Amino acid sequence: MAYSIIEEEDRIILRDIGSFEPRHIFECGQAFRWTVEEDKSYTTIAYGRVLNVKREGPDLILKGSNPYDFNRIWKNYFDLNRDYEEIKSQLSRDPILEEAIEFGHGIRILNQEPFETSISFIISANNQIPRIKKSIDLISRYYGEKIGEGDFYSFPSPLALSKAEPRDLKDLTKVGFRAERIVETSKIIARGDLDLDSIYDLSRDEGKEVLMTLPGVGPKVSDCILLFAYGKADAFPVDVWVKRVMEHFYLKKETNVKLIGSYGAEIFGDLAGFAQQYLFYYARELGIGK
DNA sequence: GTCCAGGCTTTCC
DNA sequence: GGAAAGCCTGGA
Repeated sequence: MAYSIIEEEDRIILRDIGSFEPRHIFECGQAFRWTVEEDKSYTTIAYGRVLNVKREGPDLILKGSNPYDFNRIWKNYFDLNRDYEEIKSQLSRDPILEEAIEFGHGIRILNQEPFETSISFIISANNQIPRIKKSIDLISRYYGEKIGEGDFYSFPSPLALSKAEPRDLKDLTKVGFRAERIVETSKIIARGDLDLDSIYDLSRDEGKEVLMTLPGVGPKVSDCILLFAYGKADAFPVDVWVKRVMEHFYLKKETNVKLIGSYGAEIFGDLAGFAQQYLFYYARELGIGK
């Protein structure tokens, strides 16, 4: 909150950025298009732009941005209007979360593009993170557009992806049985039968009901989209890791996914999404409950 | 209406 | 060879 903006020739410096650790943010499983560079900086393609981010001491360096883009895109993308110190102090009253937050202290929940996020989490079903990343990269290469001088491709539009043949999509991008779901969902959105922009104004429950009409989008994937694209912080996606960590620390027995979801909503309330992400990262990195 | 089993592509560990 | 940020279908 207290950061100040310094503009230089080809970069922007956010001085005293506070709670912002690139490794935690980009490797906690919420985003699949950030790649780590040799100098420990991270590069992504989003909103039709290539952006590189590096933490240097108390500062954050953004390369490939300008003040206009920063205010219009990245400020919200990085959730910089949210006070994470306050969130962490509230959640840390729970000793288990205190531990998970200490581990993933620099996590922020990104506000990503709804269409890309929807397709990404359709791909995530019964899948592994390295392979999800590979498929999304291949989809961008085959169906997106080249950006700038380097080897960078934007994620395709709904229209572009709606024109893919499921068989080709499967063969080219290794999405397996998810190919039909991806193309069908893209068609629904390209036709305008479902307006992704309208979901910003809906509650979590309302948004969930709408998103779950899309093929490949069930209870877990819809919560991921609501949390990682729309900033619905009360969403609580329950995947295998959250199931494990919740059973391990809170419930002490085999519990079905639906019950874990309602339990999380009950004890974490409006901060459930943040709690989920700290717990997920903690559990997956440490292999808790496995 | 709810709950559960089985199937699904392909890769990673 | 089992598991993987699950969803869909069909049957009880």
